[in-house]
Amino acid sequence: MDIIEYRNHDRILLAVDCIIFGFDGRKLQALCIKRGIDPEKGRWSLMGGFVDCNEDVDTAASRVLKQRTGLADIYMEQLYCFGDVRRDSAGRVVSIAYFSLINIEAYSEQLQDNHEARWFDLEKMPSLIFDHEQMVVIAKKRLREKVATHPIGFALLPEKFTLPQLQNLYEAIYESPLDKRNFARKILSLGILNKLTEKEKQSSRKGAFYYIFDKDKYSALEQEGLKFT
Amino acid sequence: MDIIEYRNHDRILLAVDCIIFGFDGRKLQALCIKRGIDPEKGRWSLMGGFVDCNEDVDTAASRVLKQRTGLADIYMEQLYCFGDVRRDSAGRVVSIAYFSLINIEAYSEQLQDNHEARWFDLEKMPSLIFDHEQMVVIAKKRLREKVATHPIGFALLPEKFTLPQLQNLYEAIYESPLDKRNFARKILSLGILNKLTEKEKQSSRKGAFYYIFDKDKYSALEQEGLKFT
DNA sequence: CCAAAAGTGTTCCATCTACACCCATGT
DNA sequence: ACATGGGTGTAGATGGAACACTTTTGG
Repeated sequence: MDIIEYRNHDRILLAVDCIIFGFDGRKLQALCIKRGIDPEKGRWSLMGGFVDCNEDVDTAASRVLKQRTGLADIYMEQLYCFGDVRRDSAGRVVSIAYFSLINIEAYSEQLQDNHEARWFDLEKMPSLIFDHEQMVVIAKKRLREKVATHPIGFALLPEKFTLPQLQNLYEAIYESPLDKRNFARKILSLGILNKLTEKEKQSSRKGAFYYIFDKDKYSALEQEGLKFT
Repeated sequence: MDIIEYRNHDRILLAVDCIIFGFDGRKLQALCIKRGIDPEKGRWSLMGGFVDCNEDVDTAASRVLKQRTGLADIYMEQLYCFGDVRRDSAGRVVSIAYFSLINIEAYSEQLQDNHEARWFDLEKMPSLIFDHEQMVVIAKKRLREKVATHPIGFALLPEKFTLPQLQNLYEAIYESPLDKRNFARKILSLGILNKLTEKEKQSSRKGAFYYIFDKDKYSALEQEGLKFT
């Protein structure tokens, strides 16, 4: 199948690893899995798997995520290629890392029955295999950069969310507190949130109004490029 | 060598492709090469080559650049992994794209004798093989983002450069004109340029003072993160 | 009535933008 | 002397940061 000029080159195992971020309302979390194969069997790891010869790398990332967690149709973005010779102790494996954002509650059932997967608070992560800790560091950095200019953070929240919840999310991502008046003004001034009449009443006596993200209004603005926080 | 769990997975040809940006004082350029192998032999291409099993992907990128252009020790940064099944018409090849910044004049000798490589104005690029045009688009975007917060643009200029030259560079990268008073104020206020007493006299009667980039002063500031333009 | 979280405006300061004239010099 | 590109300052607008009190309601 391959033509002659390609024949004499090395072929390499290609993997994908997914950093899956979740948000529990207070802290950012990452989903880890107990590794089922040697080497390092039994240690914590990101969701990983190998890329097949006849599938796109992006497709492989989605497939691996689905196989390991049951999750499908979630936000995924390529992060970085990790290609050091010795990154995997058992052989040459180049890994393309992806990161995903999901709403923990909406997917908690799929995850429950499943696959030794567990959420860890980002500040209390276990030791991970290979270079997976480095992947998490880079993913956190990328998430911070991305969320400042794109409305991807909403993927971490339920469809209906309150301003305090949204602010908690940004505070968790930036790891620093925000002024609620400035935050509300800035985020509402973008005009991409729709206020509902319904209130969330669990977390306070007074209750906080729900909002939903208006994808259409955002798309209209998207062209000129915008600032979030 | 590989342990049993890794044996049954596909191995894939892994390539690197480099987008090399240069600046001639007026326009941004990219270095292209006439492809020497089939398929698509004779068409214009980015600098590419295969990753060996026993070399880091980053190392492969440097090696390929060196082999194809004679250039070494230049700014290089991983861009993106292109992994669609059909991106290469002759077989499954996943490519890790890198971009580089060089000062055209400083390397013109190495390039001259060499390798059918040629500079193209970014606005007059030839048709490129495979997905290489997409790589260039993404590289331009990344360059714009990166240059706004990191002093990598200096890699495109001679060691000594004038403010008008620097401004021309930013205008070329952003594809839009800048006000020279505002530009000078902002860039000088960062305190990372050292003014020389010498002037550049080719491009004007009056002459423009040379500056050099002060890497130490920049490193000191780097922590807090800074804005360029 | 009290505790706990939601909601809401204003002032100040820093930064960005727009804008025009004089300077130095080679021909 | 004049043409060419280099160098400089200011005023107005904009956006971000700091800051405190009132509202609601369940217990």
